[in-house]
Amino acid sequence: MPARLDPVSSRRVAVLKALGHPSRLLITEALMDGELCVREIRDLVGDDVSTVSKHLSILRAAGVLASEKRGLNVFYTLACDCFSDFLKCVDQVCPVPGPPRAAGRNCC
Amino acid sequence: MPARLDPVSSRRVAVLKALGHPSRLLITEALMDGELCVREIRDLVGDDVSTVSKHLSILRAAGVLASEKRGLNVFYTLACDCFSDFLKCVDQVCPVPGPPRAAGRNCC
DNA sequence: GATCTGCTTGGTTGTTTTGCCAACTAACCA
DNA sequence: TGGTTAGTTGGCAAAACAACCAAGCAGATC
Repeated sequence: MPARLDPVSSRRVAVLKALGHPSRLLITEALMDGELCVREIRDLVGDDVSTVSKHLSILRAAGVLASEKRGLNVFYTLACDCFSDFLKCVDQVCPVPGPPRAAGRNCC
Repeated sequence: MPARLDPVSSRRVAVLKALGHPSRLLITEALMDGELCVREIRDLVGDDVSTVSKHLSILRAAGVLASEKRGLNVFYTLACDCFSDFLKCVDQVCPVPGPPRAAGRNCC
């Protein structure tokens, strides 16, 4: 992709790409109910711990999650309280799963 | 990823994944200023026309874009007027590009 | 200190994605 | 009817990604 993105758009891509994976979105949605340690997250998604750990590092690098070590455990939380609003915005982009309307528009 | 996603989350993943690519986000941002035909989009991103066409079909399949053929040209538009709000939501998820704060939280 | 637990990192393999070229289709024009 | 322009689709090679296993590392416990 020859075109260069400005820093703001690059950051957007990082966030969107981080969340554009089933396991990572599942993790992030689960953290809306409160912090979880890696083991709990592993039980949630069912992947190997190493795989989960890599997903978490991607989400943390994108700024979506924050982590804190307490004792032997590492607890992950949403880095931003506005994540539920964010999901509503995602749903608004194309909320209708049914057949597309005549003009090809699915929302708004 | 053994865990299954519900339909709503699957749709979210499709949208997020579609937008989580530099060229595709660039295209979508450009369409906020109004419709563009494929040739104009190609000039914008600098890729081969076939590559651009595939990006556009991904965005259309995700419900982000709508297309309309007029004469020889195919014009693409945002399928949803709320896309600028969506981008604001993305930026709010982690708006601070600088060094992370003490607690690891970057926003809110 | 030795060991155990919880997590991360390195390495490898298999899958998916990306981007180009070539071929094809559709609409317009001469 | 033949040619031209605008897009899409198929195919392929390179790159990126995902998921596993194994090894390493930091705290806790004995």
